[in-house]
Amino acid sequence: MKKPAQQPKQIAPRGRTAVAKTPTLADIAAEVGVTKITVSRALNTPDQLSPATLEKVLAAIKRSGYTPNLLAGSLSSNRSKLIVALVPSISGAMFTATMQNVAEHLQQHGYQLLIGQAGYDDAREDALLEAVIGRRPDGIILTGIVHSTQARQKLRAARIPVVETWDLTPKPIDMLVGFSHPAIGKAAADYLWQRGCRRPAIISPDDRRARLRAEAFAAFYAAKKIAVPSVEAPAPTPMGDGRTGLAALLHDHPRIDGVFCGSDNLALGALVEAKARGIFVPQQLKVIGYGDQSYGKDADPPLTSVRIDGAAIGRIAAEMLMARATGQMPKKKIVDIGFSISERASA
Amino acid sequence: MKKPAQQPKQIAPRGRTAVAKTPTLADIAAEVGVTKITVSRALNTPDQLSPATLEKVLAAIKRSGYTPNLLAGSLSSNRSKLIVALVPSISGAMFTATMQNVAEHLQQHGYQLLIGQAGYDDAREDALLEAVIGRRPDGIILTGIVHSTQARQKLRAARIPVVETWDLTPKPIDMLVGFSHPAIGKAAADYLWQRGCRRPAIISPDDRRARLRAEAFAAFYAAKKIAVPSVEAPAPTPMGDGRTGLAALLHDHPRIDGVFCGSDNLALGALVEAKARGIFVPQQLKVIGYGDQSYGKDADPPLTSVRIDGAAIGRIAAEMLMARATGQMPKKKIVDIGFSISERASA
DNA sequence: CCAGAAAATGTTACCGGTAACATGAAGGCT
DNA sequence: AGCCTTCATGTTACCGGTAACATTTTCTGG
Repeated sequence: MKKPAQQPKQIAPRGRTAVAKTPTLADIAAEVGVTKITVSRALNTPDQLSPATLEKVLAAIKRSGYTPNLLAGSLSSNRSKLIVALVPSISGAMFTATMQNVAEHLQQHGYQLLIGQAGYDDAREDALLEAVIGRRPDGIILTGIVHSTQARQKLRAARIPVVETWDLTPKPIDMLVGFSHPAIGKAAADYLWQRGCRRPAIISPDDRRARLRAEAFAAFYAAKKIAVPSVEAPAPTPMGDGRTGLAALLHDHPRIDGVFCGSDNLALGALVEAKARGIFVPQQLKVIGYGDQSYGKDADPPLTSVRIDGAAIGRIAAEMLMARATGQMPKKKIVDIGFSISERASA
Repeated sequence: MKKPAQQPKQIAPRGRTAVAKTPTLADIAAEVGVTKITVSRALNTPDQLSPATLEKVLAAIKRSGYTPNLLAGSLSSNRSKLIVALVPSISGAMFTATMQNVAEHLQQHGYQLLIGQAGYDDAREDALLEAVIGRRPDGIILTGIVHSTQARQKLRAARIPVVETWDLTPKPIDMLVGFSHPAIGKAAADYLWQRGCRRPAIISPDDRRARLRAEAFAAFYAAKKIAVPSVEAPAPTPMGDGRTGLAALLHDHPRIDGVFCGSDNLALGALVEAKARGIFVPQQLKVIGYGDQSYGKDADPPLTSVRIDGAAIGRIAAEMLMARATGQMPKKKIVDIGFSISERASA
């Protein structure tokens, strides 16, 4: 017999516990005839228990379908085994490799990754960040630099290890692994310049980091007294925007001989539009993308693109957090992983 | 009396609280000169407080950079305001629209969405699910049907509202919004049949739902005594796999006149390969994809594809969960949102 | 001016775990 | 046998919030 419900109507068990509850440590403990802490140990440090007790406890747990309440556990131990990553957009194929790598690394250490979608909008980012901090994860991975000073302050006050990624700043909140967007813009400009482009243009997403690249690109040419026309497309840029973007540019500047696209999607769209107009790439128009997505290789002509090692970003970010989790400081708090240009036929 | 010897090591405030802590409700309360509950109310039910008190409390909160510990709050109130969604892969552009919609709907109700990547592997899915249940979210959105009976039992035992999506089953764990994969396979087969395909083939991702579509497709033709050759590609299918897939099929079956592709990526790859070989689409070879991604429209020829209203799935799933959160039962626990075929030039 | 209701704030008791220390039993060694 | 370890388990006190009810203060109207 295990039901001690012989009491003469315990009177509504305190509203709080009105409906049938899910089992707790105490329930399991009572059933087996040990105390809560013993059940806790069965799950967390099983080799501290005698084999006999361990077996009985685990059996009871299995029987009941008990799932430990990690809210309670985390609250008490001040460790959540949870890492939260914030990305501007789930869709962005760019961050996929990063997240994949983070997840795999964390898993090996018994940590879990959950991902939040921040959007490219600052106000929403702040709100999301607040909610994330409130859940007291053991680490936060941010895509891009947090710009709101209030958010930065809260992150610091929370004393949660933070890795900012996919960008560079001399004063990160905590740790950082990224690369320089202006350097990319400059490198792309230099690349086109050396291949003879004298009338380039830009098609860019309207997010902050894409703008940094575009501005550096334009600055390179500005130093040579060449103005660079540009168009922007709203953030999750589909291929279609590349088509219309190039069409718009050609309308005002029919003689452009190169396009720096802020995403591979845009670049692919530009290729399609060029082909539709009978413009030869790369002879008449050079096209360079950003992201070096796998599908760029299958484009016609294959797309030249700026390559970022997103997987490396994920791996390093995860390593930094795991180092922190064991109380160490990572060797370097700021890592610039750089970039390269994958040269193919389109430029 | 307890220990007679009063140890003077009152210093070091109990290991647990060794390092500098982040502020808590109690800290704020003490600073302002009220009790914890008043501070709690300032944040949760501000109109219960007098304007003067409210102002003082909020000022103190702002000053300290305090962020409420939602672990504690959720534990106590038994509400987390958190919904967790599990997707097989972050990259899958398919689920993006769904997640986007879920996030937006939830946000309006003050709920937060976090996304976990389950992978296409059952064991990992179980482990992730356990960790998710442990955090006691107010709802769980699953992509696909959970197949492990143990996982199903734990989900039920946890009494957390669950929505399974992107698939159909007569006995969901709780709620469901999806569509029939076999019906899609059959419809695609019928579509090609009516357009004269008599020697079709299949290129399919190797995940469970894609297989359901492929099998139903083959079954349709089998009923007409036509065997359908097929190749599989590992789960996050890049375009390249569509190229090599079609190449492999053509090698063994040079006369195929149609391909049912399990993803738009695969279909695009097939188009590229066909073009490279000088095979005319759709005259010699009809190609139909699945997903109806936006970039299919810009392919050459534009891609015919099975369209799923992923946004609707997200919206309905979110509505179901929000209904549950307010104690109601949604009108229907099972919703079949169906599908359609976006007819374009490729088939 | 005061009873009674409404508004503002407080008290107490948890939520379900874990840290730290305490205790009892079993084993090793001289 | 006696004492010290080590192993297995228990006790106590929180972690940082919120529910439910209690109390005090302020506001009404007769």
